[in-house]
Amino acid sequence: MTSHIPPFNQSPTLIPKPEPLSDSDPQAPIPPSSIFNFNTTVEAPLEPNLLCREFNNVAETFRSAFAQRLKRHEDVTVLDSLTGAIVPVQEEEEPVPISYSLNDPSPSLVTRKPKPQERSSELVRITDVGPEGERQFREVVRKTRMIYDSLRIFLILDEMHEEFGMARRRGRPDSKAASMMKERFLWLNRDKRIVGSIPGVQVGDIFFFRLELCVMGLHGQTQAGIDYLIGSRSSNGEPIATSVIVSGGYEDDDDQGDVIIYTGHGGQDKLGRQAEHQKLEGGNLAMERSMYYGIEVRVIRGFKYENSVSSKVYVYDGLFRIVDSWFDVGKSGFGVFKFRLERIEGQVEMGTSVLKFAKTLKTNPMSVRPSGYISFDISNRKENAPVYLFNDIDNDQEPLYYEYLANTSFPRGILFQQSDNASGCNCINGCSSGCLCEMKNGGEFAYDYNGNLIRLRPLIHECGPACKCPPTCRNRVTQKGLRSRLEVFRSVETGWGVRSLDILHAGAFICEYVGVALTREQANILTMNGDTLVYPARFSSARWKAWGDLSQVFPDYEPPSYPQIPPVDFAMDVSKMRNVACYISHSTDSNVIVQLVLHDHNNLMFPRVMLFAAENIPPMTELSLDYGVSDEWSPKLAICD
DNA sequence: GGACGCTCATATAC
DNA sequence: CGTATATGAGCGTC
Repeated sequence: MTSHIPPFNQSPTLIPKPEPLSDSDPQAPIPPSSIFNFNTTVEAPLEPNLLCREFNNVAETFRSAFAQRLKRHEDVTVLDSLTGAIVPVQEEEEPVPISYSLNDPSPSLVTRKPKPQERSSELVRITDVGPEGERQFREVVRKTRMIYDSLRIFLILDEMHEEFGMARRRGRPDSKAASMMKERFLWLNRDKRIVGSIPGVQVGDIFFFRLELCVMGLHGQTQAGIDYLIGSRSSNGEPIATSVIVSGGYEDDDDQGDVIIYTGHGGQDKLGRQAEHQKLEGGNLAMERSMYYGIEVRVIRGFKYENSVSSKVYVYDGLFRIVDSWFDVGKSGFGVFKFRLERIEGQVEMGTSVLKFAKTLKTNPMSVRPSGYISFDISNRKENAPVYLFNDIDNDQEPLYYEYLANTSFPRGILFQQSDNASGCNCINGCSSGCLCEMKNGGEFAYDYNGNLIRLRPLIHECGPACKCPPTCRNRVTQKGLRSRLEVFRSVETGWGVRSLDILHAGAFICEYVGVALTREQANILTMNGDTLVYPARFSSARWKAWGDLSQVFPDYEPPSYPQIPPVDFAMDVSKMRNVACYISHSTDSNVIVQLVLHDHNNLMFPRVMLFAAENIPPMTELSLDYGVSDEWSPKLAICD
């Protein structure tokens, strides 16, 4: 039993309907007259035609209304005579960010609390950023996510530290991190309301908290499912929806992937049960108006995922169009608004589809990929988790021909040269602040309580055989081996590659880079025979040096200083024995980083080479490592010169 | 501008 | 383990 939404209380003839958007090209070329040039925070040395951050207005409606705004306010003027671009004049006073101190992250001591940065009402669509622009926006997004996560983890550790003795309620580090960043003006896209995709955020990107979506500008509501620009601040007085979260909060939702029947909000009681009729107001009205104007919405899906960080992840699934809306009787018997969302074509596969696919691959791989498997575990049970070998493009089976080595083997005799095995901790209940092993790590453990790397450092000393702490000690991570399901696969672009079937949270341990370690002298001899050697010293993690740097949040932040270690001067022979890491592709834009770790011996000259996720990596995304070789030189291994 | 209410969060207790 | 409850942040509304 359905009935149509009553006509909107305004004459449609006064509202010019925008050109219908093409399905194949959701971001049609911008007419020059509609190019707006805004000041943004991104300093981008782009090519001239890409230089201006070009935002085109959403529709004819808003374009004309913008002119009215010009008259109403005097903070906008046409400045650029060449392009006719409209450039907003800077705010009269630059707001002063709140000051935090590392020792007291609470803002209570701050005398003057600046007013929070208001949400803009400027509705724009950002188009034609170009590959170089996209790369730079991506970098900004990546950096911001890094700060958010580092700050969140810092707050957790800080709280743990304080909690000794007193049973204080745990706060919400996810929300605390977000508000601190907001006060420091570190939220992205606050100076505009973006319709369509957010520059630097890609379909398939995974987030762990609702507030993280707020920080990115993907979705500004902390709980509400529909985000929209309110009518009173919109240029034509009508609300416009910009994004929705599909998270299973309404029983009348029907999520079929590319088509979603989305329920409007309202009418629920405190327990989330539908107890009243919904009304055509707020987000519901905005959805209806977005449908009328053909304006696309971003869709973010909540996805149940057993995870050490949270029990749920949020996946950006791309742009959808609202094609229908009606008033319906829900399962509860109360009236609800429903919106039919259809995914705009021409976008990459949805992140949630990939998540579901990867999940099936872990439990029932043949059901979704009946052919192509060469092995269901090339490690032959030497790893904790099976390592798949998959090739559906040619007959190459190369990885089968190497003996699988789960850990690097070091030359006999070198391991105990500096042996003073007495140096272990006595933490029978697991290491905690102030213990010997924390001291060995420069007074700060390298991992958080989920076993994620907090920041890069020259060397990590994990607890070892001489320590009395249990295997669950937070200072034992890489020694416990694989934590995620990996797959070696064949691709046209990169040859052999590696991907994970699990989500890899930034800082998650992936695997050791394994080979037969050789001293410099041994390596020199072998090289003459033309063997393939990997030099750990060449691996580059330069791009991730700033990881964990909170100086933008705490002005007095100083990166911790760690004792220097002698340069790594050994090679690894992977010509006969190797592990999964050997198949990771090279990229200067890598998503995997190298961290040296000691755990089973203490010879500083021969640390183990451990690989960690440098950022949140969705399942099925190819892993890459910067081998420190030039780009045109494509082979994966750094061969000795 | 400020108080209030609403919301497809989140953590914890039972 | 699901469910109930407590504590919320941000934003829209009035």
